[in-house]
Amino acid sequence: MSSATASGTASDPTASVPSGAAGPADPDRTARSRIRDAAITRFAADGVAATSVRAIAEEAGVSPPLVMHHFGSKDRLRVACDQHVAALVRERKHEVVAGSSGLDPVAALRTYDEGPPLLAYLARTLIDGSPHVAELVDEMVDDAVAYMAEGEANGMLTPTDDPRGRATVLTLWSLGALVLHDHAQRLLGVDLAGDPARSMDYFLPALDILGRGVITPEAFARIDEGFRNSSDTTTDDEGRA
Amino acid sequence: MSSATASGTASDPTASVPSGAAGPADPDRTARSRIRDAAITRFAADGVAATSVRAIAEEAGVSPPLVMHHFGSKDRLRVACDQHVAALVRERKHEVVAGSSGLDPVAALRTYDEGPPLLAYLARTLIDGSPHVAELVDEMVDDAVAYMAEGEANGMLTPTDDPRGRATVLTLWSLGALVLHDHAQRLLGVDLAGDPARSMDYFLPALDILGRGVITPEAFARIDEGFRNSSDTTTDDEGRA
DNA sequence: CAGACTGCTGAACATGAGTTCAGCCACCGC
DNA sequence: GCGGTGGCTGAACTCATGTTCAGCAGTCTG
Repeated sequence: MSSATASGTASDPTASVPSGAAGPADPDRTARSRIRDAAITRFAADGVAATSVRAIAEEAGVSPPLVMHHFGSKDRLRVACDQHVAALVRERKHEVVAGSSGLDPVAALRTYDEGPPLLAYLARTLIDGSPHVAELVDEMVDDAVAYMAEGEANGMLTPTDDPRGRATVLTLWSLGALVLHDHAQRLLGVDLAGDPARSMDYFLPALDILGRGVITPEAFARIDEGFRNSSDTTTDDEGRA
Repeated sequence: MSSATASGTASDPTASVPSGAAGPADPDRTARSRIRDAAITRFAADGVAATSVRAIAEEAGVSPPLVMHHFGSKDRLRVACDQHVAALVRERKHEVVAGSSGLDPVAALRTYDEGPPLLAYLARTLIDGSPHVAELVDEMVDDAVAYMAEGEANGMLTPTDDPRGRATVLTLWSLGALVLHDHAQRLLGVDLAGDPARSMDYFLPALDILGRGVITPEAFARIDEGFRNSSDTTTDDEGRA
């Protein structure tokens, strides 16, 4: 148990067996991995608090006590899910390296089709404070900073006074849209946690915003000046983006 | 009970009594409103599923059965909270009219200091699918479309092919950042669900992105062309923002 | 074949959940 | 004073949850 802390691929033989497109109840996979993936699926769909151990056991096709046998408690199972998802995300990240641009920190994960719903799990657990997921977000910001610095050097991205601030806000926006994928589905008909090919109605406006800007240069200069002035005093009624 | 269905301001005398900065346990307010505000506070802090009726009753300084007496069930209490928050949000929205720009659909709510934590409640319930909150999001998008059309006419905002798409994505980003306010706190030290004056490290990069753009015109033209070509075929490896 | 060990289960336990019920208490019209 | 009424509570009920325990089938070791 303590040997599969970070990777989940090399040391733990039950971790990520890519045996084709194996469903959660595939009897060929070990019960432990089926339970873990079932938990990820249910946590992603209903949230951690609203998911019972019995529901996870049923989804995995095992008995509830087996869940305890393998993971000790629901809370430790949740930690195992966090760690497994974090490991898979890092794995994906390293595979894609820096193929596409770094403006969408979730891009690398969208290529993940088989296996547990990574993006939906992230979207859920981003908001009920797991330290492992928070760590993952920090890494995504770091990656975005690095990618964008590269893009800036390549002349693809505009320079900025505050590269880390810009990368952080863009990461928050991208993850935030992912978290709100239900609303994105309703409003735009896209599936941000699923097939990226069916998310063009999100990506095209996003590209438009990031590429052509939203505020005209004249208005921006005016607002920016007001902002910087109000940030010196204690006035807070001035400019608000 | 049936008289306070939608508004909570005009018909229900216990709804929004602005009696100074009244805490949740202020004995001067009616038990019903104290219970409702206590529920909003606890739902905002811990989520709906993880909050017990007993915890709400304790926060409101009443007994658990009184919660049932006034609201019938936990689920109906949650609906009442949704409706009350939606009513307060609409109230705030109409007060501020269109004073500041429409780029931040949450701006009008940030001025709300006293009373239950509206923004934190929204941040929580945005992700566990309440129809009332979804309706509210739809209205925010509509408002953003209207505000931005006005800004476009005034020459403050750049024109775009897809005004609704742009407004929708910006709304999703703004709300998404709000939902991730814990991460924004950790990464930027800002409090997006609280005092806007202490959120400059978020607003300034956001303004920079929206004002000056992120992608250089040349790179944007290249990516945009690749995007539009790939949207015709079934290729999905081409462009990804 | 005996024994032990692993993977796993059915039944049960304890706790906390949402909810119900009978009844208290202050107030109000008569 | 007095019956009634509405706001409110203590205690209890029912149910689902996380968890435990004794024991099953199969397999490996000797």
